Amino acid sequence: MSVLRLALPTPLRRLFDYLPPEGLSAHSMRPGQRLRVPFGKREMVGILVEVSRETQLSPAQLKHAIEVLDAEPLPNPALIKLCLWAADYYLHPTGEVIASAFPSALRRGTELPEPGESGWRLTSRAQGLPDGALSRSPRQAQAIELLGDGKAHTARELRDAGIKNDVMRRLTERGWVVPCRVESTPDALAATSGHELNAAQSAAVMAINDTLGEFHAHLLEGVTGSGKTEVYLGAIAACLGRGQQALVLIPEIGLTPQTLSRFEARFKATVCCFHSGLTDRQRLDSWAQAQCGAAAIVIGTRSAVFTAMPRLGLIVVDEEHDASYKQQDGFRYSARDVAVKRAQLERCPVVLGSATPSLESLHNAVRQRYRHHRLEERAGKAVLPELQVIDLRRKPLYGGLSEPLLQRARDTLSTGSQVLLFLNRRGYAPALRCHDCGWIANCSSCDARLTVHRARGQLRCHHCGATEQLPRSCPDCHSDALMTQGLGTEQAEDAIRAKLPEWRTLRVDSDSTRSREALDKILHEVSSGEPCILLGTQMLAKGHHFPGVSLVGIIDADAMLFSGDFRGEERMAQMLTQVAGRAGRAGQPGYVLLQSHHPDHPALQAMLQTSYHRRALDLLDERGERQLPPTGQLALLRADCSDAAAGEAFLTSLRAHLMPTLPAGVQLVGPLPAPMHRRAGKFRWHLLLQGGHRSAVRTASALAVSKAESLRAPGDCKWSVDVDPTEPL
DNA sequence: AGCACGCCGACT
DNA sequence: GTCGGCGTGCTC
Repeated sequence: MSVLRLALPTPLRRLFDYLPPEGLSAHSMRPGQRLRVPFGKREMVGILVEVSRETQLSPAQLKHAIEVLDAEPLPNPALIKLCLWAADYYLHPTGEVIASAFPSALRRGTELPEPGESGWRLTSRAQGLPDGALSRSPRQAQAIELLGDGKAHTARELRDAGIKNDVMRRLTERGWVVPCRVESTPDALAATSGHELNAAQSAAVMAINDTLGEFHAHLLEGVTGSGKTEVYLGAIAACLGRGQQALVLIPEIGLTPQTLSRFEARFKATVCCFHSGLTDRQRLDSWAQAQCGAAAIVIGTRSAVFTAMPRLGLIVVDEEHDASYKQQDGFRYSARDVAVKRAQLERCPVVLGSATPSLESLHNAVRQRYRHHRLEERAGKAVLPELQVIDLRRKPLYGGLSEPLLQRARDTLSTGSQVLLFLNRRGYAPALRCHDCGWIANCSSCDARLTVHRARGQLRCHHCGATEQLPRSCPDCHSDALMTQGLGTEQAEDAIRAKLPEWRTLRVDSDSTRSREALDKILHEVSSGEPCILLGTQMLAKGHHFPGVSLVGIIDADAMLFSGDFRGEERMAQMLTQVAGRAGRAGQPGYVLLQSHHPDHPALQAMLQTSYHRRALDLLDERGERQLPPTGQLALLRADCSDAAAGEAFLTSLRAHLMPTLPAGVQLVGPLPAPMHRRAGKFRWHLLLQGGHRSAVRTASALAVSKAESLRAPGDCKWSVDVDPTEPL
């Protein structure tokens, strides 16, 4: 008797067997179809993973599924395989992994929409509407007018014209319009030809295109401004030319609209974009477009790596070193690594692009598992900027800025260029202290200082989001001698305005650019080319192009110097190189000034004397000697509890259970308190599994997970695994 | 995770 | 006498 093996959205790490719905044969069903099933006292939507001849359960334990929801499987077999691989590799419940590959509406059991976007068209009743019939409701009249061309229009087009949903609802009630699907026009032929490629670019494009139709990983290492995007576009054009779809992953940044328009302008094809700003409905429509093959190109952040695409022919991971590809809660996967696995399962090439490749990818390139393409020439005549350190010791500072930096900024601005100042700390100051008694404003639920946000009159915790009123006097000794400590962008902005009043200062951080419009407005202003000072956090270092900038100042290079994590220097080198890359794009040479109290620090000196590439190779050697990733393998067991000692006790007991069967070559480290021991009211503990061989660490982690499951964790103690952790340890 | 069952305190 | 606290047990 055959049973259906389903993945259900529960945290239970197993699949569930069901009988087919009454009257249906199990063999008429295929993996990837959704079914509604009874589960305990409630109903759930599950995904069929396999039809199996055997089951461990007695017939009495098996229930019938209620109904089959899809005539055809939604994801193709390769995508189901990918989810099963990810569940196994990341030791995460299969049901939750598969659930993350579907938009929420489909998880709830909604029918897959017809291809196309949801939109509206006129009914025949509305055709003969007399002129002026709607003179009292101009919006409705406008909608009728717009639809009067006889074509259907998408809800998006109508919204762009300023017509809201309730207007359309009113018109529907009157029987003048009906909802319909608007077909997009998939035309996979390149609309506009790209720029002329230089030798290195065309060599890379040709090498990638040579591997279309088979699995190959390509590392595209191109200095900022070397035109990596043109290489992606060249490869995508060839992929679309073969009638296949392309998947492009980008980091979680605000540049989604720019990227989207660049792709849409180049290809006259349907481009679907997945980012956090979509409504559930838009997400569902886009997903359906990708799933049926109508979308030629899918662009999205991390989770888009699981988008169902029937004819996937190429995957691009842009800025592959970016930390946002790793999900840091729940299902802790790396979208970059999943992308490589997906390419392998789909038998297509994957391109990992970055100016500052992760050591993981560099390691694979060095070992020739990935093909390595380097673009060392910047487009146009641009040259890479020159780096210099400003020794801050004994120098007077004005809001964190030294006179040499201010002077260079003045010089640069007066020649008509723009200046970018980087400070990776938002708010006014990272701490508030009482000068009389020494009190410091701490977060009540984290081991962290509260950040002063003076403009809003608040103290805020950047770790749990707690806010409180900025006190006027010390809560302990009632003295009013409160003083801020340290420097944030808000304060730096004041100082710059005071010191360089002749020029515009534009601050870019997540506080000043709450809305998309605010950021767009600033970026638009910068693109005018007028001399101005751009001050901001890492938002500035990600993706945006500022051709008018010829001086970059790193206000606090020391902030990244003492991270304590083994990845600290890699991250610092990436960030500095990325920020530096914003300068000197348009023919004029750029300069980067790093302010530091430790100008002789080896990590800083290394940055000045060698390229990112050279430095990364050296760091890679060091990792090898210490059995750290990417040479060695890590997995982390976390325990988060409100009780201070419960997490440690749980991990200690887990460790004891694990020791007797621990594979050779795996070391257990801990339990140790996590770097920020208390966060959002929870005490966090780590048990680290480390080893030189992937398979041994994998075996040990799987063992640890099954022990953790059988060991009952006390009270509100939550445990989780993190395979290939990237957060500081 | 949900959602049950189950056995002990302050309320109409 | 009951409403409800959250301990622990199960879900094909």
